[in-house]
Amino acid sequence: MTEFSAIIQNVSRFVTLTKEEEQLFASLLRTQKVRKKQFIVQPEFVCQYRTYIATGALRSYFVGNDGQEYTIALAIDDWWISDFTSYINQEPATLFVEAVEHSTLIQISYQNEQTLYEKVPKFERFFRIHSQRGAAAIQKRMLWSISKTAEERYEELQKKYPQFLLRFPQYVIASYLGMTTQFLSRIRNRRIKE
Amino acid sequence: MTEFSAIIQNVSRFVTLTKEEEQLFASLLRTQKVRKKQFIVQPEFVCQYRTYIATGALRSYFVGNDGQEYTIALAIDDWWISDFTSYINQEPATLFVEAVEHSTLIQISYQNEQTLYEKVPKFERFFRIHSQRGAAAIQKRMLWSISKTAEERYEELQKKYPQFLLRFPQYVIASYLGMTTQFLSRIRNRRIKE
DNA sequence: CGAAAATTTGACATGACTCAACTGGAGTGG
DNA sequence: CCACTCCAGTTGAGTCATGTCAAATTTTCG
Repeated sequence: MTEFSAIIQNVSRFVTLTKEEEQLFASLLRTQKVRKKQFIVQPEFVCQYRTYIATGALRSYFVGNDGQEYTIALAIDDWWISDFTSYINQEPATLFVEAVEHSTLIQISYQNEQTLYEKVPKFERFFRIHSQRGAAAIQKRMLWSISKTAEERYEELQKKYPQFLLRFPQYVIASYLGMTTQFLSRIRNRRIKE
Repeated sequence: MTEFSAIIQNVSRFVTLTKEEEQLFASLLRTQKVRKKQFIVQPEFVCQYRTYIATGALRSYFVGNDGQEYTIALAIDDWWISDFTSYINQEPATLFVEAVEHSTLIQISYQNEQTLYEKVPKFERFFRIHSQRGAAAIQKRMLWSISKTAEERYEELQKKYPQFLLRFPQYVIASYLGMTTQFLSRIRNRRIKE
C-alpha cells in the first residue's frame, strides 16, 4: 500500500477518496522500474498507460522529418507524463517518452482507467481537472515560446524550475526551450560574464 | 428548445443524454448576442462563462508587454472558446476574447456548471473528454509552431482550416501563425506567383 | 465620398541557425 | 590505472529567415 501513497496524495489534491476507493484505485495500478535511456512510449505503438513518476525524470519529445528533436515535456517526481493524444484516442503515438534517469513509475492502463470511471465516477472529475490544468500549462508554454526571446525563455526556466537545469542535460534543456545547444551554450556564457 | 439543439448535438458526440437531462442542461444555459469587436472576456476580470458559438466567429488573444498581440485560438460555429484558465480557476483572465463577427453564443456560468455536475455527473465525462481533446490540440499546435517555418505553417492552416482564411482578417491570421502581417503578405505573394 | 483601417512593398537589421573544429569528462577495456 | 573512444559542451565564422521601420496602396464602412 505504501508504494501508492504518493499517487493517492496527488489525486487527493482534487477529489476526496474513501479508504475503499483508495484500495480499488491501488488495485488497478502497476509499478514499473525503468532504466536511464529506456523508452516507455514510441511512435507507431499505441500508448498503453497513463504514467505517474514516483521517483526519477522523464521527457517526451517529437522527432521532425529533418531528424531534429523537439522536447514537449519534462517531468520529475510527482508529475504525470505520456503521449496523451495517443493514450486518450488509443491511436499510434507520435512522441517518444524516455527516461532521463533511472525511474520508478506508477501506471494505469487504458482498460483499467475505464473500469475506474465506472466504479468510481469521481475519477472523471480528477482527470477532467487534471487535463484542464495540463491544457492551461501547455498554452502558457506556447505563448511563452512565441512571445519571448531565447534568452528570456532560459531565464524564466531558471527562475521557475531551477531543478530542471540540474537534472536534465543541456541538449535536452535546449530542445525544450526551442533552440540549439550551441545557442544555449552562448547564452549561458553571456550570462555568467554579467 | 430548438435554439439549444446544436449545443446538445455537440455534447451528444461524447455522452448520451435523456430528454430530462437535455432539459435540465438547457435550463442552465443562456443565449447571448455579441457584435463585432465586442469583448466577452478581458484581462483583470474573472471569466464567468464557458462559451459555445452557435453562429459567428471569435478569437482569444494575449497582449504582451510590448503591446504585441498573440492570438491563442480562432473559433467559429459549433466550437467552444473562453479563457479556460481563468474560468476553471475562477481567477482574473489574462486573455481577451473578442467577437470577430456578429455572433450568437450559448453560455453556461461557472455556478451552473457546478450544479450540472451534481445533477448529471455525465457532464464530468463530457468536459473531461473535451478538455483532453483541447489539450491534445494545443499540444499539436505548439509542436507545429516550433518545428515548422512560417510558410509551412501558413500552408497547413490553408489545408486544414481553409474557412479561417475567409472569415478572419489577415492580421489575425498572422498573429495566430506567429508572424508579422508584413511577412504573411510576402508569403501569400510568393505563393500566388508559383 | 472620405477617413480610418488593412494590406502591400522596399530597404535594412538582427536573432538564431549551420557547419566545422576544438575541449574536456566519463566510461570502457586491456 | 593508463590509453582510447565517445559524447556533451564550447567557440568562431558565415548565413538566412524573419523582424523592423517607413511609405505607398487598397479596402472597408460610416
